[in-house]
Amino acid sequence: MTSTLGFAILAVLARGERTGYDLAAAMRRPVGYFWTAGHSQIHAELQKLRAAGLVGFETERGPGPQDKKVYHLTAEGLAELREWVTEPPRARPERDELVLKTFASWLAEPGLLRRMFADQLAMHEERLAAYEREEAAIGEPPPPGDPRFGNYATLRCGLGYERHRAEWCRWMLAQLSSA
Amino acid sequence: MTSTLGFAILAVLARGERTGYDLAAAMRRPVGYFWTAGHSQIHAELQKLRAAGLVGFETERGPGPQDKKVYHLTAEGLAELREWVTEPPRARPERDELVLKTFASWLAEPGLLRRMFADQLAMHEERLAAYEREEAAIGEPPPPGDPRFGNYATLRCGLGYERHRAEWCRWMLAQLSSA
DNA sequence: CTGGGCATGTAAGACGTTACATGATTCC
DNA sequence: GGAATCATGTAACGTCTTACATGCCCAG
Repeated sequence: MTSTLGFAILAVLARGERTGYDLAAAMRRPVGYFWTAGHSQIHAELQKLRAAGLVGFETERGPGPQDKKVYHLTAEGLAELREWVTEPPRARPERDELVLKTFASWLAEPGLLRRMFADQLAMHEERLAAYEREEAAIGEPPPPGDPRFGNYATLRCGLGYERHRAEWCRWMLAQLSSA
Repeated sequence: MTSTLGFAILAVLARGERTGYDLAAAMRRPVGYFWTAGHSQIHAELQKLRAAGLVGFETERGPGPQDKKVYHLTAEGLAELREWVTEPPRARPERDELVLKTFASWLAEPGLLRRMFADQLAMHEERLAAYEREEAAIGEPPPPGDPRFGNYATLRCGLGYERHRAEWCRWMLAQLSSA
């Protein structure tokens, strides 16, 4: 019954113990590139994971009214995570607002449309440059089995995605200009 | 206050009047490639759109206990849709289960991982072949301003996406085999 | 006479976002 | 003195999925 968010949390915890706050930070970057959650969702999910025996925590006196809780994976948590990793992903419905706008683009003023796609192209090129810097910083591809392989492989996916998106935006701009 | 689903409905209605049932069918194919909704969501949204004056309907005696309602865009609906089309899309958080699994893939058994990616690759290649057949069936790219341009441009995006995904799966399989 | 397509709707629950609420410490 | 960071949680609301509920007509 563990949700995908639950597995996202387990996946971060598999790399080392964290507080809920740390997990929320990880969900922004780097996990946020493919899964996100706010801190309120994370604290609630941690309670469910603990009820299911997949994580545990030690309390420390922390800042603020409540105790600080440092969470860690349990043996059951690790086993569930391992099993989940190689199960085929459940297909989520696609939801892409830009493509939906494109579907309706025959109604739009060409000038405004061109500007929207030019802005999108600039955004993707910026991200692409940032990802390429990250890739260069890693250097040697880590071997599978190394936790850093996960980071590298997901970065590779992002790189390919941004290139595909940028290319499509350029194609759209060409279509819009030729007419 | 109109939701993205609302605009998806308006975008379909801009091509001609439809019943809620027809809209649900369109949300499966072709709109389902980039936005989806079940019929229950669609009927609820149509009531909101009508309250906002963006759509209207004529009733006909239909099968079943309720009357059949044929919806159409109002002038206000068309104006709102036109405005929305060229506004920058609100960034939705990425949620990609396969990439999340990849992030945790350093924990997995290599054989099972390879099978998962081989299955994914096969799926993307199948979709790619289907999209290529659709592309061939269209032939000449329609000009922007033609409703069919929307279909063609979104198909183009899907084609690029499937190619990128398939290539990434092949790269993953190569990484997993070399080790 | 049964199953599928046409056609509409309600309700319960899961999931996600945003805002509210508290409070110590550190840096400017 | 004020803002940012660390740290936890609740509440309200909106979106989405799934199940429930009805009932005609047509094809096999």
